[in-house]
Amino acid sequence: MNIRLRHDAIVRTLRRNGTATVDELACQVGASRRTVLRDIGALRDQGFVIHSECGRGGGVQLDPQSVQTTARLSVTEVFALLVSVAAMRAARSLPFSGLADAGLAKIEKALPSDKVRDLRRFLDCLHVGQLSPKQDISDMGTIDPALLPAFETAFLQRQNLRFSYRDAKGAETSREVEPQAMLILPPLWYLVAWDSSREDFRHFRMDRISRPEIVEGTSFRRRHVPFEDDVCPFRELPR
Amino acid sequence: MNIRLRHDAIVRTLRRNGTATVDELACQVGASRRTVLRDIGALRDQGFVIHSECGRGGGVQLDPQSVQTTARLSVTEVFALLVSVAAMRAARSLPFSGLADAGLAKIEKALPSDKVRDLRRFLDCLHVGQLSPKQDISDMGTIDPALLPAFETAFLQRQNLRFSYRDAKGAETSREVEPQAMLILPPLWYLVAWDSSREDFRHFRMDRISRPEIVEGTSFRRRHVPFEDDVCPFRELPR
DNA sequence: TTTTCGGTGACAAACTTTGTCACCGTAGGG
DNA sequence: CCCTACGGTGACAAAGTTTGTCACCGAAAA
Repeated sequence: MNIRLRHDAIVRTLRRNGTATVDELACQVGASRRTVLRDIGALRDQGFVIHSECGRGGGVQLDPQSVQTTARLSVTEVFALLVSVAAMRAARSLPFSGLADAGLAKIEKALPSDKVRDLRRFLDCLHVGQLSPKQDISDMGTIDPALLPAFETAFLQRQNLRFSYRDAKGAETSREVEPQAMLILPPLWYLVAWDSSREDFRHFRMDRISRPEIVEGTSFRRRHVPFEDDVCPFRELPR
Repeated sequence: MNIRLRHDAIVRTLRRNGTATVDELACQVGASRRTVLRDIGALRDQGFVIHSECGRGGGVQLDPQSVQTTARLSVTEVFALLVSVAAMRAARSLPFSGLADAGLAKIEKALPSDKVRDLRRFLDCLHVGQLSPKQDISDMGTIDPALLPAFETAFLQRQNLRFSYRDAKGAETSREVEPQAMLILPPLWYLVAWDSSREDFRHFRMDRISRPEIVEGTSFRRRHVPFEDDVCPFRELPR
Protein backbone atom coordinates (compact mmCIF):
# COMPACT_ATOMS: atom_id res chain seq x y z
CA MET A 1 0.00 0.00 0.00
CA ASN A 2 1.16 3.44 -1.01
CA ILE A 3 2.33 5.87 1.66
CA ARG A 4 -0.23 8.54 0.71
CA LEU A 5 -3.11 6.11 0.80
CA ARG A 6 -1.95 4.86 4.16
CA HIS A 7 -1.85 8.37 5.61
CA ASP A 8 -5.30 8.93 4.23
CA ALA A 9 -6.57 5.69 5.71
CA ILE A 10 -5.12 6.53 9.12
CA VAL A 11 -6.73 9.96 9.14
CA ARG A 12 -10.07 8.58 8.08
CA THR A 13 -10.00 5.81 10.65
CA LEU A 14 -9.18 8.32 13.36
CA ARG A 15 -11.97 10.60 12.21
CA ARG A 16 -14.41 7.69 12.23
CA ASN A 17 -13.38 6.00 15.48
CA GLY A 18 -12.43 9.13 17.36
CA THR A 19 -9.58 7.29 19.02
CA ALA A 20 -7.53 4.18 18.24
CA THR A 21 -4.40 2.42 19.44
CA VAL A 22 -1.37 2.21 17.20
CA ASP A 23 -1.73 -1.56 16.96
CA GLU A 24 -5.31 -1.26 15.80
CA LEU A 25 -4.28 1.22 13.15
CA ALA A 26 -1.40 -1.02 12.07
CA CYS A 27 -3.81 -3.91 11.69
CA GLN A 28 -6.34 -1.76 9.81
CA VAL A 29 -3.92 -0.40 7.23
CA GLY A 30 -1.89 -3.59 6.96
CA ALA A 31 1.42 -2.21 8.11
CA SER A 32 3.67 -2.63 11.12
CA ARG A 33 3.41 -0.72 14.38
CA ARG A 34 6.67 1.07 13.60
CA THR A 35 5.44 2.24 10.21
CA VAL A 36 2.23 3.59 11.69
CA LEU A 37 4.21 5.51 14.28
CA ARG A 38 6.39 6.90 11.52
CA ASP A 39 3.26 7.88 9.61
CA ILE A 40 1.80 9.62 12.63
CA GLY A 41 5.03 11.57 12.94
CA ALA A 42 4.80 12.55 9.28
CA LEU A 43 1.17 13.61 9.66
CA ARG A 44 2.14 15.76 12.64
CA ASP A 45 4.86 17.35 10.51
CA GLN A 46 2.19 18.11 7.94
CA GLY A 47 0.25 20.06 10.54
CA PHE A 48 -2.22 17.49 11.84
CA VAL A 49 -2.87 17.82 15.53
CA ILE A 50 -2.78 14.29 16.93
CA HIS A 51 -3.16 13.80 20.65
CA SER A 52 -1.81 10.66 22.28
CA GLU A 53 -2.17 9.05 25.67
CA CYS A 54 -0.08 6.29 27.19
CA GLY A 55 -1.28 3.46 29.37
CA ARG A 56 -4.41 1.35 29.50
CA GLY A 57 -7.29 2.88 27.57
CA GLY A 58 -4.88 5.20 25.80
CA GLY A 59 -4.35 5.66 22.09
CA VAL A 60 -4.05 8.35 19.49
CA GLN A 61 -6.74 10.81 18.57
CA LEU A 62 -7.12 13.36 15.81
CA ASP A 63 -7.98 16.79 17.12
CA PRO A 64 -11.51 17.40 15.85
CA GLN A 65 -10.84 21.14 15.56
CA SER A 66 -8.14 20.54 12.97
CA VAL A 67 -9.39 21.13 9.42
CA GLN A 68 -6.35 19.51 7.86
CA THR A 69 -6.83 16.74 5.34
CA THR A 70 -4.30 14.53 3.61
CA ALA A 71 -5.61 15.37 0.16
CA ARG A 72 -3.25 17.04 -2.26
CA LEU A 73 -5.04 18.27 -5.30
CA SER A 74 -3.71 18.72 -8.77
CA VAL A 75 -4.07 22.08 -10.39
CA THR A 76 -6.89 20.84 -12.55
CA GLU A 77 -8.81 19.74 -9.49
CA VAL A 78 -8.06 22.98 -7.71
CA PHE A 79 -9.26 24.86 -10.73
CA ALA A 80 -12.49 22.90 -10.61
CA LEU A 81 -12.86 23.94 -6.99
CA LEU A 82 -12.08 27.55 -7.62
CA VAL A 83 -14.51 27.63 -10.45
CA SER A 84 -17.20 26.04 -8.37
CA VAL A 85 -16.76 28.39 -5.44
CA ALA A 86 -16.45 31.38 -7.72
CA ALA A 87 -19.61 30.33 -9.50
CA MET A 88 -21.55 30.20 -6.27
CA ARG A 89 -20.18 33.40 -4.88
CA ALA A 90 -19.99 35.63 -7.88
CA ALA A 91 -22.98 37.82 -8.31
CA ARG A 92 -24.50 37.81 -11.74
CA SER A 93 -22.88 41.10 -12.59
CA LEU A 94 -19.35 39.83 -11.99
CA PRO A 95 -17.49 38.48 -14.99
CA PHE A 96 -17.05 34.88 -16.04
CA SER A 97 -19.73 33.45 -13.77
CA GLY A 98 -21.31 31.79 -16.78
CA LEU A 99 -17.97 30.41 -17.75
CA ALA A 100 -17.51 29.16 -14.23
CA ASP A 101 -20.78 27.24 -14.28
CA ALA A 102 -20.01 25.77 -17.67
CA GLY A 103 -16.52 24.90 -16.51
CA LEU A 104 -17.79 23.21 -13.40
CA ALA A 105 -20.16 21.01 -15.33
CA LYS A 106 -17.42 20.19 -17.81
CA ILE A 107 -14.91 19.34 -15.11
CA GLU A 108 -17.35 17.23 -13.14
CA LYS A 109 -17.98 15.18 -16.26
CA ALA A 110 -14.31 14.95 -17.11
CA LEU A 111 -12.96 13.94 -13.72
CA PRO A 112 -13.24 10.32 -12.60
CA SER A 113 -16.01 9.93 -10.06
CA ASP A 114 -13.65 9.30 -7.15
CA LYS A 115 -12.05 12.68 -7.83
CA VAL A 116 -15.45 14.32 -7.69
CA ARG A 117 -16.02 12.57 -4.37
CA ASP A 118 -12.69 13.91 -3.12
CA LEU A 119 -13.67 17.40 -4.15
CA ARG A 120 -16.97 17.07 -2.38
CA ARG A 121 -15.26 15.76 0.73
CA PHE A 122 -12.85 18.64 0.55
CA LEU A 123 -15.66 21.15 0.27
CA ASP A 124 -17.20 19.50 3.31
CA CYS A 125 -14.06 20.37 5.20
CA LEU A 126 -14.45 24.02 4.41
CA HIS A 127 -16.18 24.65 7.68
CA VAL A 128 -16.76 28.32 7.85
CA GLY A 129 -15.68 29.88 11.09
CA GLN A 130 -12.30 28.18 11.49
CA LEU A 131 -10.41 31.30 10.59
CA SER A 132 -9.74 34.28 12.74
CA PRO A 133 -12.54 36.46 14.09
CA LYS A 134 -13.78 39.51 12.31
CA GLN A 135 -11.34 42.20 11.36
CA ASP A 136 -11.47 45.27 9.23
CA ILE A 137 -12.90 44.58 5.85
CA SER A 138 -10.17 45.83 3.57
CA ASP A 139 -11.24 47.78 0.58
CA MET A 140 -11.28 45.89 -2.65
CA GLY A 141 -13.05 48.52 -4.64
CA THR A 142 -10.29 48.95 -7.20
CA ILE A 143 -12.16 47.18 -9.98
CA ASP A 144 -15.18 48.78 -11.51
CA PRO A 145 -17.67 46.00 -12.29
CA ALA A 146 -19.06 48.09 -15.11
CA LEU A 147 -15.87 47.44 -17.07
CA LEU A 148 -16.12 43.71 -16.99
CA PRO A 149 -18.75 42.69 -19.54
CA ALA A 150 -16.57 44.10 -22.34
CA PHE A 151 -13.62 42.14 -20.96
CA GLU A 152 -15.60 38.96 -20.79
CA THR A 153 -16.64 39.27 -24.39
CA ALA A 154 -13.12 40.12 -25.52
CA PHE A 155 -11.72 37.03 -23.84
CA LEU A 156 -14.38 34.63 -24.90
CA GLN A 157 -14.76 35.78 -28.49
CA ARG A 158 -11.05 36.56 -28.85
CA GLN A 159 -11.72 40.02 -30.20
CA ASN A 160 -9.47 43.02 -29.73
CA LEU A 161 -10.22 45.43 -26.93
CA ARG A 162 -9.86 49.19 -27.15
CA PHE A 163 -9.72 51.33 -24.03
CA SER A 164 -8.36 54.45 -22.47
CA TYR A 165 -5.43 53.92 -20.08
CA ARG A 166 -4.13 56.33 -17.50
CA ASP A 167 -0.52 55.53 -16.62
CA ALA A 168 1.32 56.07 -13.33
CA LYS A 169 2.04 59.71 -14.24
CA GLY A 170 -1.60 60.37 -14.99
CA ALA A 171 -1.22 60.61 -18.77
CA GLU A 172 -4.14 59.21 -20.78
CA THR A 173 -3.50 57.09 -23.88
CA SER A 174 -5.75 55.06 -26.11
CA ARG A 175 -4.83 51.40 -26.58
CA GLU A 176 -5.95 48.56 -28.76
CA VAL A 177 -4.78 45.17 -27.50
CA GLU A 178 -5.30 41.40 -27.60
CA PRO A 179 -6.34 40.33 -24.08
CA GLN A 180 -4.32 37.21 -23.22
CA ALA A 181 -4.72 36.73 -19.48
CA MET A 182 -6.00 38.17 -16.26
CA LEU A 183 -3.35 38.38 -13.59
CA ILE A 184 -4.74 38.51 -10.09
CA LEU A 185 -2.30 39.68 -7.43
CA PRO A 186 -4.44 40.65 -4.48
CA PRO A 187 -5.70 43.26 -4.16
CA LEU A 188 -5.00 44.30 -7.75
CA TRP A 189 -6.11 42.86 -11.04
CA TYR A 190 -3.99 43.20 -14.14
CA LEU A 191 -4.85 42.70 -17.77
CA VAL A 192 -2.01 40.94 -19.59
CA ALA A 193 -2.33 41.77 -23.26
CA TRP A 194 -0.39 41.79 -26.49
CA ASP A 195 -0.02 45.32 -27.81
CA SER A 196 0.35 44.80 -31.55
CA SER A 197 1.44 48.36 -32.29
CA ARG A 198 4.36 47.89 -29.86
CA GLU A 199 4.87 44.18 -30.69
CA ASP A 200 5.14 43.23 -27.03
CA PHE A 201 3.22 42.13 -23.94
CA ARG A 202 1.97 44.87 -21.69
CA HIS A 203 0.39 44.83 -18.25
CA PHE A 204 -2.48 47.12 -17.49
CA ARG A 205 -3.84 47.76 -14.04
CA MET A 206 -7.58 47.24 -14.22
CA ASP A 207 -8.35 50.26 -12.14
CA ARG A 208 -6.55 52.51 -14.63
CA ILE A 209 -8.62 51.31 -17.55
CA SER A 210 -11.70 53.19 -18.70
CA ARG A 211 -14.20 53.10 -21.54
CA PRO A 212 -13.38 49.57 -22.77
CA GLU A 213 -15.01 48.47 -26.01
CA ILE A 214 -14.82 45.51 -28.35
CA VAL A 215 -13.23 46.23 -31.72
CA GLU A 216 -15.72 44.64 -34.09
CA GLY A 217 -14.45 42.42 -36.88
CA THR A 218 -11.15 41.64 -35.18
CA SER A 219 -9.96 38.26 -34.03
CA PHE A 220 -6.72 37.08 -32.45
CA ARG A 221 -4.92 33.91 -31.45
CA ARG A 222 -3.65 33.03 -28.03
CA ARG A 223 0.01 33.86 -27.59
CA HIS A 224 2.55 32.19 -25.39
CA VAL A 225 3.03 34.38 -22.34
CA PRO A 226 6.76 34.19 -21.56
CA PHE A 227 7.79 32.78 -18.21
CA GLU A 228 10.94 33.53 -16.27
CA ASP A 229 12.57 30.80 -14.29
CA ASP A 230 11.83 30.95 -10.58
CA VAL A 231 10.31 34.39 -10.53
CA CYS A 232 6.91 35.88 -11.04
CA PRO A 233 6.57 35.88 -14.83
CA PHE A 234 5.56 39.49 -14.94
CA ARG A 235 8.46 41.48 -13.68
CA GLU A 236 7.50 45.04 -14.01
CA LEU A 237 4.03 45.60 -12.75
CA PRO A 238 2.76 49.17 -12.76
CA ARG A 239 2.72 50.45 -9.21
CA MET B 1 17.28 15.92 -6.74
CA ASN B 2 13.73 15.01 -5.92
CA ILE B 3 11.47 13.68 -8.65
CA ARG B 4 8.84 16.40 -8.17
CA LEU B 5 11.38 19.19 -8.29
CA ARG B 6 12.85 17.68 -11.42
CA HIS B 7 9.47 17.55 -13.16
CA ASP B 8 8.95 21.15 -12.15
CA ALA B 9 12.36 22.17 -13.46
CA ILE B 10 11.74 20.42 -16.78
CA VAL B 11 8.40 22.13 -17.25
CA ARG B 12 9.83 25.53 -16.38
CA THR B 13 12.79 25.11 -18.68
CA LEU B 14 10.50 24.12 -21.52
CA ARG B 15 8.26 27.08 -20.84
CA ARG B 16 11.25 29.41 -20.82
CA ASN B 17 13.17 28.02 -23.80
CA GLY B 18 10.16 27.01 -25.85
CA THR B 19 12.01 23.93 -27.08
CA ALA B 20 14.95 21.87 -25.85
CA THR B 21 16.69 18.59 -26.60
CA VAL B 22 16.57 15.79 -24.08
CA ASP B 23 20.34 16.03 -23.55
CA GLU B 24 20.09 19.74 -22.74
CA LEU B 25 17.35 19.03 -20.23
CA ALA B 26 19.35 16.19 -18.71
CA CYS B 27 22.32 18.51 -18.28
CA GLN B 28 20.12 21.28 -16.84
CA VAL B 29 18.44 19.16 -14.20
CA GLY B 30 21.52 17.07 -13.47
CA ALA B 31 20.07 13.69 -14.41
CA SER B 32 20.64 11.19 -17.16
CA ARG B 33 19.03 11.18 -20.58
CA ARG B 34 17.05 8.07 -19.68
CA THR B 35 15.65 9.66 -16.53
CA VAL B 36 14.57 12.78 -18.40
CA LEU B 37 12.81 10.63 -20.96
CA ARG B 38 11.06 8.76 -18.15
CA ASP B 39 10.07 12.09 -16.62
CA ILE B 40 8.67 13.31 -19.91
CA GLY B 41 6.61 10.14 -20.08
CA ALA B 42 5.34 10.74 -16.57
CA LEU B 43 4.47 14.36 -17.37
CA ARG B 44 2.55 13.20 -20.42
CA ASP B 45 0.66 10.74 -18.22
CA GLN B 46 -0.19 13.66 -15.97
CA GLY B 47 -1.83 15.43 -18.89
CA PHE B 48 0.94 17.67 -20.17
CA VAL B 49 0.94 17.99 -23.93
CA ILE B 50 4.57 17.64 -24.99
CA HIS B 51 5.39 17.63 -28.67
CA SER B 52 8.60 16.04 -29.91
CA GLU B 53 10.48 16.01 -33.17
CA CYS B 54 13.25 13.70 -34.27
CA GLY B 55 16.27 14.60 -36.31
CA ARG B 56 18.50 17.62 -36.58
CA GLY B 57 16.99 20.70 -35.03
CA GLY B 58 14.46 18.53 -33.22
CA GLY B 59 13.68 18.42 -29.52
CA VAL B 60 10.78 18.45 -27.13
CA GLN B 61 8.35 21.32 -26.69
CA LEU B 62 5.61 22.02 -24.20
CA ASP B 63 2.33 22.91 -25.86
CA PRO B 64 1.79 26.55 -24.91
CA GLN B 65 -1.99 26.04 -24.94
CA SER B 66 -1.77 23.57 -22.06
CA VAL B 67 -2.56 25.19 -18.69
CA GLN B 68 -1.25 22.22 -16.74
CA THR B 69 1.32 22.82 -14.04
CA THR B 70 3.24 20.36 -11.94
CA ALA B 71 2.16 21.97 -8.69
CA ARG B 72 0.13 19.93 -6.26
CA LEU B 73 -1.18 22.02 -3.44
CA SER B 74 -2.00 20.95 0.06
CA VAL B 75 -5.43 21.64 1.35
CA THR B 76 -4.16 24.50 3.45
CA GLU B 77 -2.68 26.14 0.39
CA VAL B 78 -5.81 25.50 -1.60
CA PHE B 79 -7.83 27.05 1.16
CA ALA B 80 -5.62 30.11 1.00
CA LEU B 81 -6.31 30.31 -2.68
CA LEU B 82 -10.02 29.86 -2.31
CA VAL B 83 -10.13 32.49 0.34
CA SER B 84 -8.14 34.87 -1.78
CA VAL B 85 -10.27 34.42 -4.84
CA ALA B 86 -13.44 34.53 -2.81
CA ALA B 87 -12.26 37.71 -1.18
CA MET B 88 -11.73 39.37 -4.48
CA ARG B 89 -14.90 38.15 -6.06
CA ALA B 90 -17.36 38.41 -3.26
CA ALA B 91 -19.36 41.54 -3.35
CA ARG B 92 -19.52 43.39 -0.07
CA SER B 93 -23.04 42.14 0.55
CA LEU B 94 -22.08 38.47 0.38
CA PRO B 95 -21.18 36.72 3.62
CA PHE B 96 -17.71 36.07 5.01
CA SER B 97 -15.87 38.45 2.72
CA GLY B 98 -14.32 40.13 5.74
CA LEU B 99 -13.31 36.79 7.08
CA ALA B 100 -11.82 35.95 3.72
CA ASP B 101 -9.65 39.04 3.68
CA ALA B 102 -8.51 38.47 7.21
CA GLY B 103 -7.83 34.84 6.39
CA LEU B 104 -5.80 35.74 3.35
CA ALA B 105 -3.54 38.07 5.30
CA LYS B 106 -3.16 35.47 8.02
CA ILE B 107 -2.32 32.72 5.58
CA GLU B 108 0.15 34.84 3.63
CA LYS B 109 1.97 35.53 6.86
CA ALA B 110 1.84 31.92 8.00
CA LEU B 111 3.01 30.28 4.80
CA PRO B 112 6.72 30.20 4.01
CA SER B 113 7.53 32.72 1.29
CA ASP B 114 8.22 30.09 -1.34
CA LYS B 115 4.70 28.78 -0.84
CA VAL B 116 3.33 32.24 -1.42
CA ARG B 117 5.41 32.40 -4.57
CA ASP B 118 3.94 29.07 -5.66
CA LEU B 119 0.47 30.37 -5.06
CA ARG B 120 1.22 33.49 -7.08
CA ARG B 121 2.66 31.45 -9.87
CA PHE B 122 -0.38 29.25 -9.77
CA LEU B 123 -2.70 32.23 -9.99
CA ASP B 124 -0.69 33.38 -12.99
CA CYS B 125 -1.61 30.14 -14.68
CA LEU B 126 -5.29 30.83 -14.27
CA HIS B 127 -5.53 32.21 -17.74
CA VAL B 128 -9.09 33.09 -18.25
CA GLY B 129 -10.51 31.83 -21.47
CA GLN B 130 -9.08 28.32 -21.41
CA LEU B 131 -12.42 26.79 -20.61
CA SER B 132 -15.23 26.10 -22.98
CA PRO B 133 -17.00 28.93 -24.76
CA LYS B 134 -20.08 30.58 -23.43
CA GLN B 135 -23.04 28.45 -22.48
CA ASP B 136 -26.28 29.08 -20.71
CA ILE B 137 -25.76 30.82 -17.44
CA SER B 138 -27.44 28.40 -15.08
CA ASP B 139 -29.54 29.81 -12.34
CA MET B 140 -27.91 29.95 -8.94
CA GLY B 141 -30.50 32.14 -7.34
CA THR B 142 -31.42 29.69 -4.59
CA ILE B 143 -29.78 31.68 -1.80
CA ASP B 144 -31.25 34.94 -0.68
CA PRO B 145 -28.33 37.27 0.17
CA ALA B 146 -30.54 39.07 2.65
CA LEU B 147 -30.35 36.03 4.94
CA LEU B 148 -26.63 36.02 5.20
CA PRO B 149 -25.61 38.78 7.60
CA ALA B 150 -27.44 37.00 10.42
CA PHE B 151 -25.61 33.78 9.51
CA GLU B 152 -22.26 35.49 9.45
CA THR B 153 -22.80 36.91 12.91
CA ALA B 154 -24.05 33.61 14.27
CA PHE B 155 -20.94 31.80 13.03
CA LEU B 156 -18.41 34.37 14.07
CA GLN B 157 -19.85 35.18 17.48
CA ARG B 158 -20.99 31.60 18.11
CA GLN B 159 -24.48 32.65 19.03
CA ASN B 160 -27.60 30.60 18.47
CA LEU B 161 -29.67 31.27 15.40
CA ARG B 162 -33.46 31.22 15.27
CA PHE B 163 -35.32 30.95 11.99
CA SER B 164 -38.40 29.67 10.27
CA TYR B 165 -37.91 26.51 8.19
CA ARG B 166 -40.18 25.14 5.52
CA ASP B 167 -39.62 21.40 5.03
CA ALA B 168 -40.03 19.31 1.89
CA LYS B 169 -43.77 18.95 2.51
CA GLY B 170 -44.19 22.69 2.86
CA ALA B 171 -44.78 22.68 6.63
CA GLU B 172 -43.33 25.68 8.48
CA THR B 173 -41.57 25.19 11.83
CA SER B 174 -39.56 27.48 14.04
CA ARG B 175 -36.03 26.34 14.94
CA GLU B 176 -33.30 27.42 17.28
CA VAL B 177 -29.91 25.89 16.47
CA GLU B 178 -26.15 26.14 16.89
CA PRO B 179 -24.69 26.74 13.42
CA GLN B 180 -21.70 24.43 13.03
CA ALA B 181 -20.87 24.41 9.33
CA MET B 182 -21.93 25.49 5.89
CA LEU B 183 -22.11 22.63 3.43
CA ILE B 184 -21.80 23.69 -0.17
CA LEU B 185 -22.94 21.12 -2.70
CA PRO B 186 -23.47 23.03 -5.90
CA PRO B 187 -25.95 24.45 -6.59
CA LEU B 188 -27.34 24.15 -3.05
CA TRP B 189 -26.10 25.47 0.25
CA TYR B 190 -26.89 23.69 3.50
CA LEU B 191 -26.63 24.85 7.05
CA VAL B 192 -25.28 22.07 9.28
CA ALA B 193 -26.39 22.80 12.81
CA TRP B 194 -26.84 21.19 16.20
CA ASP B 195 -30.47 21.18 17.17
CA SER B 196 -30.33 21.13 20.96
CA SER B 197 -34.02 20.38 21.46
CA ARG B 198 -33.58 17.25 19.33
CA GLU B 199 -30.01 16.51 20.55
CA ASP B 200 -28.76 15.84 17.03
CA PHE B 201 -27.25 17.39 13.92
CA ARG B 202 -29.68 18.61 11.33
CA HIS B 203 -29.23 19.86 7.77
CA PHE B 204 -31.20 22.82 6.56
CA ARG B 205 -31.41 23.87 2.94
CA MET B 206 -30.57 27.55 2.86
CA ASP B 207 -33.33 28.37 0.42
CA ARG B 208 -35.96 26.99 2.84
CA ILE B 209 -34.84 29.24 5.67
CA SER B 210 -36.54 32.53 6.35
CA ARG B 211 -36.50 35.30 8.99
CA PRO B 212 -33.16 34.33 10.58
CA GLU B 213 -32.22 36.16 13.78
CA ILE B 214 -29.50 35.97 16.41
CA VAL B 215 -30.66 34.76 19.82
CA GLU B 216 -29.08 37.36 22.09
CA GLY B 217 -27.24 36.17 25.19
CA THR B 218 -26.60 32.67 23.87
CA SER B 219 -23.21 31.12 23.17
CA PHE B 220 -22.16 27.67 22.01
CA ARG B 221 -19.06 25.58 21.45
CA ARG B 222 -17.97 23.95 18.22
CA ARG B 223 -19.02 20.32 18.01
CA HIS B 224 -17.36 17.50 16.15
CA VAL B 225 -19.37 16.87 13.00
CA PRO B 226 -19.32 13.08 12.57
CA PHE B 227 -17.67 11.70 9.43
CA GLU B 228 -18.51 8.44 7.70
CA ASP B 229 -15.75 6.49 6.03
CA ASP B 230 -15.64 6.87 2.28
CA VAL B 231 -18.97 8.56 1.88
CA CYS B 232 -20.27 12.05 1.95
CA PRO B 233 -20.46 12.78 5.67
CA PHE B 234 -24.01 14.04 5.43
CA ARG B 235 -26.05 11.14 4.25
CA GLU B 236 -29.57 12.36 4.17
CA LEU B 237 -29.77 15.76 2.61
CA PRO B 238 -33.21 17.27 2.21
CA ARG B 239 -34.18 17.10 -1.46
C1' DT C 1 4.46 -4.91 40.07
C1' DT C 2 2.50 -6.11 35.88
C1' DT C 3 0.25 -4.89 31.74
C1' DT C 4 -0.89 -1.67 28.23
C1' DC C 5 0.29 1.75 25.63
C1' DG C 6 3.14 5.70 22.95
C1' DG C 7 7.76 6.53 21.35
C1' DT C 8 12.95 5.81 19.64
C1' DG C 9 17.22 3.81 17.60
C1' DA C 10 19.62 0.34 14.84
C1' DC C 11 19.88 -2.53 11.09
C1' DA C 12 18.85 -5.77 7.54
C1' DA C 13 15.22 -6.98 4.03
C1' DA C 14 12.16 -5.35 0.43
C1' DC C 15 11.11 -2.17 -2.78
C1' DT C 16 11.74 1.94 -6.02
C1' DT C 17 14.37 5.00 -8.66
C1' DT C 18 18.27 5.90 -11.40
C1' DG C 19 22.22 5.27 -14.58
C1' DT C 20 24.41 2.59 -18.21
C1' DC C 21 24.34 0.38 -22.33
C1' DA C 22 22.70 -1.53 -26.46
C1' DC C 23 19.49 -0.78 -29.81
C1' DC C 24 15.44 1.04 -32.98
C1' DG C 25 13.26 4.53 -36.05
C1' DT C 26 13.16 9.01 -38.28
C1' DA C 27 14.67 13.17 -40.38
C1' DG C 28 18.03 16.28 -42.53
C1' DG C 29 22.64 17.23 -44.84
C1' DG C 30 26.32 16.15 -47.67
C1' DC D 1 23.05 6.44 -49.45
C1' DC D 2 25.57 7.06 -45.56
C1' DC D 3 26.36 9.94 -41.52
C1' DT D 4 24.85 12.41 -37.68
C1' DA D 5 21.37 14.27 -34.52
C1' DC D 6 17.59 13.33 -32.36
C1' DG D 7 13.38 10.87 -29.68
C1' DG D 8 12.16 6.47 -27.71
C1' DT D 9 12.48 1.47 -25.42
C1' DG D 10 14.11 -2.69 -22.85
C1' DA D 11 17.23 -4.98 -19.64
C1' DC D 12 19.78 -4.97 -15.69
C1' DA D 13 22.79 -3.69 -11.98
C1' DA D 14 23.83 0.23 -8.72
C1' DA D 15 22.07 3.57 -5.56
C1' DG D 16 18.66 5.21 -2.69
C1' DT D 17 14.34 4.93 0.09
C1' DT D 18 10.85 2.68 2.77
C1' DT D 19 9.52 -0.97 5.71
C1' DG D 20 9.67 -4.66 9.26
C1' DT D 21 11.93 -6.68 13.28
C1' DC D 22 13.74 -6.30 17.59
C1' DA D 23 15.28 -4.39 21.77
C1' DC D 24 14.33 -0.99 24.82
C1' DC D 25 12.45 3.45 27.41
C1' DG D 26 8.91 5.92 30.13
C1' DA D 27 4.09 6.87 31.56
C1' DA D 28 -0.24 5.51 33.39
C1' DA D 29 -3.84 2.36 34.99
C1' DA D 30 -5.19 -2.10 37.31
